[in-house]
Amino acid sequence: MNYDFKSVEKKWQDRWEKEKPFKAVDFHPTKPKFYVLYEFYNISGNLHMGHLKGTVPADALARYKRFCGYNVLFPIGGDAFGLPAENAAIKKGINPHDFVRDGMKRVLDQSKALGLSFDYDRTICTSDPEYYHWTQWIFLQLLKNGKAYKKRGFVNFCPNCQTVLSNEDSQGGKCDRCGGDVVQKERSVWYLKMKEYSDRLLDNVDRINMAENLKDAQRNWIGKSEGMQVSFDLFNSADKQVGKIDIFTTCIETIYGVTFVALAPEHELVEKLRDDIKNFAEVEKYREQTALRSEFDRLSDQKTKTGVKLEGLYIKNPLTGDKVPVYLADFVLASYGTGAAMAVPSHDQRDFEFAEVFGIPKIQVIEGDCSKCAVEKKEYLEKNSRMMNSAEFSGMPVKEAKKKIAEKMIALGCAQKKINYRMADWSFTRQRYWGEPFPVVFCDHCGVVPLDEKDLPLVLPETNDYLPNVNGDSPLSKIENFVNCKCPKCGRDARRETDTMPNWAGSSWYWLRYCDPHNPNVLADFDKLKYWGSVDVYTGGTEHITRHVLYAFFWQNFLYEIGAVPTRDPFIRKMGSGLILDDTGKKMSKSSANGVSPAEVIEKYGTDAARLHVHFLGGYEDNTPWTYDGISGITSFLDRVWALQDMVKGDAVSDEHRIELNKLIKKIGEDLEDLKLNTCISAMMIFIKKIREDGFITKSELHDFLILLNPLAPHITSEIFERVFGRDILGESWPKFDEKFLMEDTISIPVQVNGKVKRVLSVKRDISQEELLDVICEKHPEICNKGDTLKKVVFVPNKIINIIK
RNA sequence: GCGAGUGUGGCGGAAUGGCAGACGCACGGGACUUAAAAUCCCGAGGUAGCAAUACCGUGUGGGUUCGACUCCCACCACUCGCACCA
Repeated sequence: MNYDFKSVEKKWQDRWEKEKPFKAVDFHPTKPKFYVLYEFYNISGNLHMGHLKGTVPADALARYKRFCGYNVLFPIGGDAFGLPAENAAIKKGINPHDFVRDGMKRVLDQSKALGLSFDYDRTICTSDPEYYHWTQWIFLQLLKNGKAYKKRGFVNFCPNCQTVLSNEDSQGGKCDRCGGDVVQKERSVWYLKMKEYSDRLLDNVDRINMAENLKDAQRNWIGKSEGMQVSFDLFNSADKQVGKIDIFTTCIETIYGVTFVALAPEHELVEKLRDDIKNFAEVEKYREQTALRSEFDRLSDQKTKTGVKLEGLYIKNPLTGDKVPVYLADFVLASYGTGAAMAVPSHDQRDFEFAEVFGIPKIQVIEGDCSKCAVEKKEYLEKNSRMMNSAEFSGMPVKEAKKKIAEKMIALGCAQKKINYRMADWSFTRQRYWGEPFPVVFCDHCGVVPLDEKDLPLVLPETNDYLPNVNGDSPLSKIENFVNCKCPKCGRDARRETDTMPNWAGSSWYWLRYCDPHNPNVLADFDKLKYWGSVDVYTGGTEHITRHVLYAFFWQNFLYEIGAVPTRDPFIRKMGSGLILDDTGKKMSKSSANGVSPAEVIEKYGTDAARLHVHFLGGYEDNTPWTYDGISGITSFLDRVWALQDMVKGDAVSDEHRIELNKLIKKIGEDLEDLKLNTCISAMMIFIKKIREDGFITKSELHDFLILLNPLAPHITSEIFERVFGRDILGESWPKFDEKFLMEDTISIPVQVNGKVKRVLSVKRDISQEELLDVICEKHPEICNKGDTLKKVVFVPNKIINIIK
């Protein structure tokens, strides 16, 4: 009887839909909880085979843990607000509301067709008012606790998407969403004080169980750097002190070599001191030019440094008293440190290049050859070179001088120890329609006024005029009955904030909502949050993992500190899955139109085959090229599994299979914990091969085998189980293995001579070295004979023997 | 430039100090069939040999070890992340 996957898979999917056996139970009286999370679906397209890389292992783990007696929470939802969905909707000419509603239904149907055992009753969607009610609530708490602020300044702006972007969204000077060049624009935008959380985020990174390379990427992103903050007195041409310039440096040892100070073009002092800057017109022109240049341009011609001298201003080196000129230079970033840097051309390559262009003198203060390029800190610290031209520090090894100079400057009161972070505050504003409205109004009398919590959610008004605005304001600014409102505090006329939140907002707390997804009164019931606790295993792609996980840490830390949630850590273990690549080696994705649809594979080969095939292609973390090649190996494996029904003989576990079965139970359990599905499948194929050689399987063996395979191939195993045992496999428990049946009585042991394998002997387990040598002498005199003098014998019991002659 | 990772048959990949190439695909041979498909069985890293077997073999070169795909050092290639971060 052939296996008809179509009718079998449909039957079980219908039953699961109707009977909901995968519902997670709040406060289960006996079972311990286990929380498996797969990342949000991005509602901008269909699922493709790449999605199976993350969903199927998570599903297998959830099913496995249920058999092990856990009360498993395995939910799903959609990330629907934000640029990806909005741009996709615009491209198709569909209103985002309709686009997202249809998209959500589509991915859920596709999930069910993949046999994914989500608790669909807990499904959430970030653009539903009942969900973003609580995104807005969290923003209000951030605002009330001083963690959100609005500030005017130069920000990343994408002219193509007509919106402000965060640093994270504009890496390398390119817009993360459209790939276009990002420019600097002056705007008033919302920021979240993420920088303040840097050290807490580093602690989170240390605690989470995650691949080291991903952790490194996060530490790198936070970019903790220890150094000194130095205050330089600033003078005008009349030698009158007009202010101070604070700079951050990690190389205080080069202070005697400072020949200029460089400010970021956006530095606030320029505006403040316009009367003292003699070439202000020229300076102003430079600032305009740099703002218009995209960041990509600025990065691409790193070789030719640009800048402008601030004529009429100078600073004094606090140790030497030397007058030092001040420049604006766009290699100095406004967002890092103080937006100003002391420049030492002899010992910093960027300063060197800038000095070459502007004819600025160089003072060498550490030994080495600085004639062609700078001798930088990596080199001089490694060699611990000696100081020069540095007053009393000359001749001192640089490491010692670094300490001594710091002490002296601290004593003089012109410097202090300082820790800096690369990570900036999170720019939390987009000028687009499709996002969470800010629950905030601007009142001429009261200033920024948060909405009352009882007035949440502030619903995003429906409109057909949702395209990005050419003037860079949000489309919401055109909806008058939304913009105009009364101040909640004084009742006078006020205006609403018309920017919306970035798409990262909704995904920065969603795992919490799954614990209590429909609660209208709080973001989630505290006791339920306590019950489900941290996510035990979180799967998904690695594409935006650095940012997403840091945002998640940030929000959960904040919520924990205000007492809204009971745990500081959102996730215990995060496992990043690899990609499925197309035949040109590119990532399979919804945007590049190279996605192979799961429906196509399911139609031809069935869901179970699709699930197995994707994971037989390669390991969980590996990028694997998509191919149909080899899928016949999977389908014939499933056919052989189906055929087991006709091979049942006897009840108890047979002596022939006892060891294989015990080994298999151990192997599958261990591999599932680590999501190593490829080796699971291979082990099961080997087991089936053994069964077929012997020509029978007992009822008890079939029982256990079907449970082992069920997490990966849930449909076929459910069907066979029901046919043979007359009940639902979901009620069974994970089989146990017995340590004493893991080893055969007879083992094969390689015999090496001088480290090379010469023979493989079949001997009884736990054989001693002497006994084994006797066997070798008797059976293989060409290897050694009794009485031979052997230089050395290395014997590892039950593993190997190596005879050194 | 900085950081991390990867490199194994014709292909996807196993093995993390102890028989390299498990498992699967493709390939070759055979059985069944009028025939084909499907199914089943057998073979297979390379070189030499009828064979037993020998030698070579996990990017390259060195090292540690009785023993190295595995650990260490250097180099090459590719991939990813960050990138004027003071």
